[in-house]
Amino acid sequence: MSRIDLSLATVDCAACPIRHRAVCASCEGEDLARLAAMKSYRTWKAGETIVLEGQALSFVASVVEGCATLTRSLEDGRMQMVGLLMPSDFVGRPGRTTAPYEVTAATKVTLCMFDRRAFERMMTETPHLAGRLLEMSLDELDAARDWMLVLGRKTAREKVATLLAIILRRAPTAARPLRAELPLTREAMAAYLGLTIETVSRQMTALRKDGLIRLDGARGILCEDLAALIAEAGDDGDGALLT
Amino acid sequence: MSRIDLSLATVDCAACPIRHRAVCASCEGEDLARLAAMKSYRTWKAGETIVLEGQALSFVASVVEGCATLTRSLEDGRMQMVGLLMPSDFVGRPGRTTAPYEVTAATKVTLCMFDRRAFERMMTETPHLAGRLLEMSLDELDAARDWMLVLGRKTAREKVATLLAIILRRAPTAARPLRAELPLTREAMAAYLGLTIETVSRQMTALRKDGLIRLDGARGILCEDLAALIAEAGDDGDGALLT
DNA sequence: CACGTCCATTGACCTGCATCAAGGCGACGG
DNA sequence: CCGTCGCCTTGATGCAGGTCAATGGACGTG
Repeated sequence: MSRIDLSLATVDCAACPIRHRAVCASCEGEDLARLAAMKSYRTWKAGETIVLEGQALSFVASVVEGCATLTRSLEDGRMQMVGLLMPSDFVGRPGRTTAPYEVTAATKVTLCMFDRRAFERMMTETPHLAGRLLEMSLDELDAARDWMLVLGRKTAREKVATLLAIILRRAPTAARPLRAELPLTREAMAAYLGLTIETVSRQMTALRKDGLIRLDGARGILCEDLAALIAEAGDDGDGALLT
Repeated sequence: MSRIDLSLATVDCAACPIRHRAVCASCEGEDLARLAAMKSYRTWKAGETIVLEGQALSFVASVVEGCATLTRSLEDGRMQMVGLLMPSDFVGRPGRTTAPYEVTAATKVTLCMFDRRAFERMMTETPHLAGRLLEMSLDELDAARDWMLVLGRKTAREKVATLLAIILRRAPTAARPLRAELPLTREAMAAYLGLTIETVSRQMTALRKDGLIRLDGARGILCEDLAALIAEAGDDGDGALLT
């Protein structure tokens, strides 16, 4: 999901510094100004649909705040999450007119949006922008492929441990115990992991009873020993968890 | 996996016309010549490893002939295929130095290779090349996300039907019955689908007994009614199968 | 021809997760 | 204060697919 080093996000644009770095890490003054000139903001409440599957998509955007999900569905309603967008992640596809999956707000979420056509025009005139987007797409591709391994081969316990570890790794402070607030409901976690709500819940309590995590309400999680949790995730030495 | 319309592959390069269209659909004379000047070929036998997981990757390439797989593994040996490369597909990642997954020849396979550094240099000088690679990456991303749905939510029967349908859709002739030679062993099919060999085998015979396919040896498959097979795959109206 | 290797098939059995069903708990409104 | 709604947890049960094991066919080799 094309995560950007937020420590770089020190750009001279008060409104959404993160986004500008994310879209165009090497943009200089004038390009940055042009990007800034054509942006607009919009906010959705948790649970609202941002784009329907198959719908025409007239904008590209990046997440300023909150958390959004990408999902695809089978005709009988079974649903799989295929992407999780966090602040600084990019939404939309230059050169594509329709959305191949549904975009939904997981929490209250704010996007910084650009008209797709205008953005594409700028891409042709600003060569390194395409290179930057390519890099971000490759990051997303890596993340998608890591998730294919999770979905295809991990047990329920490993799946849940994997997701918790990923979220805990982003914890705002490094002090032990690590603490994070889950941006996802059990339903969203299940959609992400290819499980049911019940199985997610059972594995959460199992991890708690085994002393690997503690729960603080339904959404707060605490972890004394992240390495132990990562060991439960069954990853090889190379996995996304360790990068 | 960035499939290219092969009907466009009428380019004035005798050795590997497909590849040039694939890498740079809009390249004109001079650019094409520069690409051609720095290429080299290499062939692997079925089963050989092309690149190890985590290994430095000094080239980018495209598949001229045959079939290669991308796989990722857990530490205990469980393995998941995360990509299947067919002729005209692109391998390698401009801007990345190491391979995040293992690349293996599924059949005898020939790659047309470029030194990665030289290719990257050319990218900076040939703006539309980055745009083209972005488009290909987005195709791969779509394919990966479709597979996440397959891995996370489909039953074994649906998974096998999905894979067979994808392969039959590429059948060289449209005459009924459709006929295709599987480029994959049962083991590779299982790796792709997140199943075991035995389950793949059982579902193949179940589909045969239900009259949806016929088998011709271990690798040949025949299908009178592709629509019926696609119905078994459980896809929504939007799926990759119907495009 | 006998033998070994590789790949696929089939059967018997078991287990991990889905399914179905019943509460629990906190937030919010009347 | 109570009722209700959304979200989560827990229990009981069943089955899809994994695991273990045996067999068979295709092919190459001594």
